[in-house]
Amino acid sequence: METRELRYFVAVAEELHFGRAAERLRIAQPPLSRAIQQLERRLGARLLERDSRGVRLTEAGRVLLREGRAALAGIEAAERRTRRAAAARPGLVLATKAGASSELLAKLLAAYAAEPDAVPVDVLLCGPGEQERVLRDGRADVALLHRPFDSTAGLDTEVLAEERQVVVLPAGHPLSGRRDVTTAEIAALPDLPLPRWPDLDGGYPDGPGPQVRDSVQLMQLIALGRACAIVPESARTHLHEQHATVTVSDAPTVTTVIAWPPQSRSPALAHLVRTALGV
Amino acid sequence: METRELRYFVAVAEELHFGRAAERLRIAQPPLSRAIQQLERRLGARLLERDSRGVRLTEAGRVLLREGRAALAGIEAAERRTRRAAAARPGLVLATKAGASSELLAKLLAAYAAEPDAVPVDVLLCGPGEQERVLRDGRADVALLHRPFDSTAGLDTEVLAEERQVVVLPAGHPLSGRRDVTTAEIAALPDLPLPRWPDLDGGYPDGPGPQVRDSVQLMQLIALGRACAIVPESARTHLHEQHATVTVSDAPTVTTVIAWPPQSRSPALAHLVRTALGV
DNA sequence: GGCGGCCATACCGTGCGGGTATCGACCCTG
DNA sequence: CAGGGTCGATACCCGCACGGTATGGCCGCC
Repeated sequence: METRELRYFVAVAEELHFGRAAERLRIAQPPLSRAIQQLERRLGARLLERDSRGVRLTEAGRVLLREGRAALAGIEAAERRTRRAAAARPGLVLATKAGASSELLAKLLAAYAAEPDAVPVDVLLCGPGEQERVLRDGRADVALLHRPFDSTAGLDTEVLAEERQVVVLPAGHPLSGRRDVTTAEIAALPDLPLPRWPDLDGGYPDGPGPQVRDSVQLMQLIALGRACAIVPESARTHLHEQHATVTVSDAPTVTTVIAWPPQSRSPALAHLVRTALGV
Repeated sequence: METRELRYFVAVAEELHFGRAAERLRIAQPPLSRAIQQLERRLGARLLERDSRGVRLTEAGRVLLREGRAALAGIEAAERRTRRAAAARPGLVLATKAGASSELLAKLLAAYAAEPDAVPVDVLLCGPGEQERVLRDGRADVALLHRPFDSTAGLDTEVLAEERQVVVLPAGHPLSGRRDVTTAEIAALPDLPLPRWPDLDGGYPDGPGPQVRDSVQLMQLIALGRACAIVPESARTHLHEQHATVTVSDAPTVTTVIAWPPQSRSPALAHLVRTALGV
């Protein structure tokens, strides 16, 4: 199977429309139809059900869409990593969620930079859930992830830190004097709803709570008494005097891990991971 | 990057010889030279150092060899899984090491087969270290692995069982009456050396100890008083009265896990894993 | 110095990927 | 029910890129 065929199939499977897929691929529709037919013939499997009502995926098509996307990401990763290995300054790219674990990250970067024969490390700031993708497609070599929020499926990891979560409240809120609170108590504050974050596609889920796009917005809303938020306790460094924090007793602990794609253990990467474990 | 180019590069990188690689690919040598040059141009990276002394990999070439192999395996996996999903009887393929965890496996298969809407499960017996590969390239959907012997890097896993290891001795051996022994004591038995297993490429490592190819051979050698072996305690079911076993106190415990490629969680696979956790 | 091994270059044919035009099936809609 | 619109498939043509053969250039070796 050639990557061209796979790209074509993925485009059609995503659009469920030959014309639009062809446009996206910048080719005409007939060659696309032929390519898909040829792919189906070669695989000996029907991938798409076409009739007058449109195009639908068969079971085999769903499998190929899932597996094919992963395979294409693997190809792109190979390409990008090769380019980077050949670059004049072949450093490491570390992906991290914007704003999270900033203290740990700073310590890690400082410790690693102080090591003998450390390579330059670029930091790539990602939106939520984006890290796994940039790691898989070769834009990054290593990432800081936060379980249980980020999935570490298919990655090699080492645990760097564990921490409790705290609720961020407006300063002076009645609960702010407490030693700890429960998620049920937080949910029972109708005037301080938890915010809604955008999906991967940019839309917002339904429900109450203000829509926020970044943590600056969120912190402002909290200071204004319009929302509250549950965050790892290390995020306290971003707060100021208009905020109060209280430990949430029954929220899951957050584990910060350093993660990298399996079997891509270059010497520099191994060195960085070793340093991270010593911090 | 097209898979054709990648296959060509991997062939040259493995052979380190354009002529032999071309032969392996069943094309003439000049088109192969051209294809590699074109790939290097497109990547903007020198992959191979050619001079009169032969062909060597550059750093970028090493990266592309490693990543490219994985990417090609991903493509093949997508292809195989699609074919299987389209097959008349789309079942699951479970890979396991020949002879290991047979009891657990039997229970798992029975329990799953008894479930409502279970799909057929084929068992694929693998040599040591082979399971990870068949899982990656799509010949199997799920595998039973044994840590710390098998690597689970880049796979999703759930733990099914943990067990101690025992040493298998000829019946009547002086140590056979003991409650437990240490690895040091076993190593100090010069007339009962540990056997040598073949590498992935079929050769044997140097050293003392008889060469064995399967566990039947090994068990016979032990019964004859020519070897001993350290195995998980569940392997006791394969033994007969000519063998004795003693717990090895300082051998690592063996963890049997069920493993599958990440993000390939079909409903049937999820069902099988759920069943396995209940056994 | 001639020879052989090995990769690169030159040059040629052809098959395949892509383009345009058109068909055929189906669904609206007036 | 006729006519137009939508969408995928088919027919046909063209150009190029891939693969083949022949040969060159470089180097090491006998």
